[in-house]
Amino acid sequence: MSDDKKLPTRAENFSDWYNELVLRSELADYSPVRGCMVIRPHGYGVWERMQRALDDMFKATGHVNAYFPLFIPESFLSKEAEHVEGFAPECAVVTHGGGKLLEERLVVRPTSETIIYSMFAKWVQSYRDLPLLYNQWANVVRWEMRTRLFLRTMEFLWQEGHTAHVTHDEAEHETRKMLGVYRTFMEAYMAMPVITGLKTDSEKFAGALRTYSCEAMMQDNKALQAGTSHNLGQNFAKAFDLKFQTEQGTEAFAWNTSWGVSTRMVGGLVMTHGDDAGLRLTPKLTPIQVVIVPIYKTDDERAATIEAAKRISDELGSFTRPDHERIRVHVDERVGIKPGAKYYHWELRGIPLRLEIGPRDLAAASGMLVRRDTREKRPIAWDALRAELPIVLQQIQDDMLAAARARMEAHTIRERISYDRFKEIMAGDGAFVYAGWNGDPAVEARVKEETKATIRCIPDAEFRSQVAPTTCMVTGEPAKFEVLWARSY
RNA sequence: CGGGGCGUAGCUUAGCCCGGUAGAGCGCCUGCUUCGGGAGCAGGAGGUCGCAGGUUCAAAUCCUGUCGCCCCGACCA
Repeated sequence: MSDDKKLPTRAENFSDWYNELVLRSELADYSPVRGCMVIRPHGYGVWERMQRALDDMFKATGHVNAYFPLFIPESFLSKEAEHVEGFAPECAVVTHGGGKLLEERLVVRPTSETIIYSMFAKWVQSYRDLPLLYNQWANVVRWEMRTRLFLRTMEFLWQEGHTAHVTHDEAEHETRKMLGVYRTFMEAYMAMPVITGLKTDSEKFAGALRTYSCEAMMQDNKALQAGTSHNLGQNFAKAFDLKFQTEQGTEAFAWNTSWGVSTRMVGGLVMTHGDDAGLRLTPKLTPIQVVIVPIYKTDDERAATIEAAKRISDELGSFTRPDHERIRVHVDERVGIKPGAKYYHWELRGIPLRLEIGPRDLAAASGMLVRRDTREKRPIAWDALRAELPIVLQQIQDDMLAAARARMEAHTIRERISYDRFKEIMAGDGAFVYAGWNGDPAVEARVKEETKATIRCIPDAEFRSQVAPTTCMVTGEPAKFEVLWARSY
C-alpha cells in the first residue's frame, strides 16, 4: 500500500484533510473559474437529500415555492442603505448585453431581498393579503476574495425564505420558527448539534433588525455558521413601498423576514463527521445507504453472489415502495477490483453500511454487515434485512448525533476564565467559550483583532450557563450578556 | 490589494544551482494469474516542460516580461 492512497490526517493538517477529502470522495471539484466549484453527483446527491427534507419542512410550516430572477437592477440594491453597503462590494455586475452597453447595469443577485420585496409591493394591498410566506431555491453570487470548497464559493446554491407580515411580533415569531426548523434539520438529518442565538450588531445581516443563527462546532473546534434567520423589520418594506391597508383603514408598512441555508452545510457535514478514512455521511442524507460488495473467486461464484446482491437490492429499494420504506442500496459490480479495494472506496465516500456477500454466505443466505461509523461488523440473514436495516440506520443516525454532541461539549468552556487564558485557548486548540460581555462593540472588535475569535451569538436561553456570568471577560465590567466566543469559518 | 511560494503526462513530482536524447510513482489501456481489507507479472498509451520574447551552436534549465494557481493577511452564507 503506497502512502498517496491515504488521506492527510485531521491532526496533521485539518485544512488539507478537508480539501483532499472533498476532492477524493468526489463531492466536488475545482472549476476553470477561480472560486467556483463543480458539485459532482455524490455531493449533489447529498444536497438533494438536504433540499428534499427542508422543502418538506418549509411546506409543513405553510410556505410556498416561487422563483425570482437572477438579475437585479443595480438601483434596487441601493434602496436600502445598510444593505447596499454590505453587499455592493461583493457583487458581480453585468454591464453589457447583446454586445451593447446596458442603460442600467444588472447585479447578479447576492441575495434576493430587493427583487422579492419590490414584487411583494405589487401584490399586497390589504392586510388580508398577508402573510406572504415564500421560499425559493436558487443560486447566488458573491465575489469572495478567498474561497473554500462548499464553505465559501463565489457561486453557491441555497434556499432563501422571504415573508411579509402584518405585525412585528408575527414576523419575529416567523424568524424564530424558521431558525427552529433549521436546528431540527441540522440535528435530525445532519446529526450536527448547533447553538442557536442572536447575532451581535457587527455580525448581523446588512439591512436586518435582528439576525439569529445556528452555530455548529467543526472538528478543529472552529464554529461554522450553518444557517441564518433575519427579522428585517420594516427596512425593506419602506425601501420598496411594501404597504397595506389595515383592518382599521390606516396604511402600514409590512414586516419582513428572510432566512437561508446553503451548500455550505455539505462542508459542515464533512467537518462534523469525517474521519481519517474519509467521509461519514448520515443515513438520512447519504445518496447510498447500503453498498453490497460481492465476493467471489470463480465466474460461477461471481454470477451467484451478484445475482443474490441484486435480488436484495431490488427488494429493499424497489420504486414501488413509498419513499420512507425504501432503502437506498447500491451493488458494486465492478470487475477486476478486489473486495478490500472496494471497502476503501466506499469508506472514503462515507456510505453508512456495507453488506459483504461471499460464497460462504450464499449457502447460509446471509451476509456480513459493517457500520462505517463504528466499524462494527456482524452477520445478518437476508430475510432479516428488511426489518433490521431501518433500525440499524436509525441507530447510526442517533449515534452520530450523540458523538458529535459529546465532542462539542468536550470542547466547550463555561467556567470563568481570564482573558489571557482565553487568548491561549484561541491560539491553541480552540473551543466554544461562554463568557460575559459588557455589550460594547469595541470590545468585540478588539478580541477579534487579538485572537481572531468572534462572538458567534448571544445564545438562546436553553444554551446559557446555569450560573450566568456577571462580569465581562475582557474588561471586568458588569456583563450585559452571556455570549459564545469562537474562531469561525 | 499587501507578504510568501509554485507552474514539467490525468494526479504527485525528479531534473533547473552547474544549458547537451524529459525520468519516476500513482492512475489509465491490453492479456494472464488473482479476488473474505488498497493484487502480481508482462506489454502499452500518454509531454510542443504555463505563455511570449531574449541570450546561445544548443534552453525544462540562464535573462526579461506576462498569465495562472496555492498559502498567509484585510472581507465573508
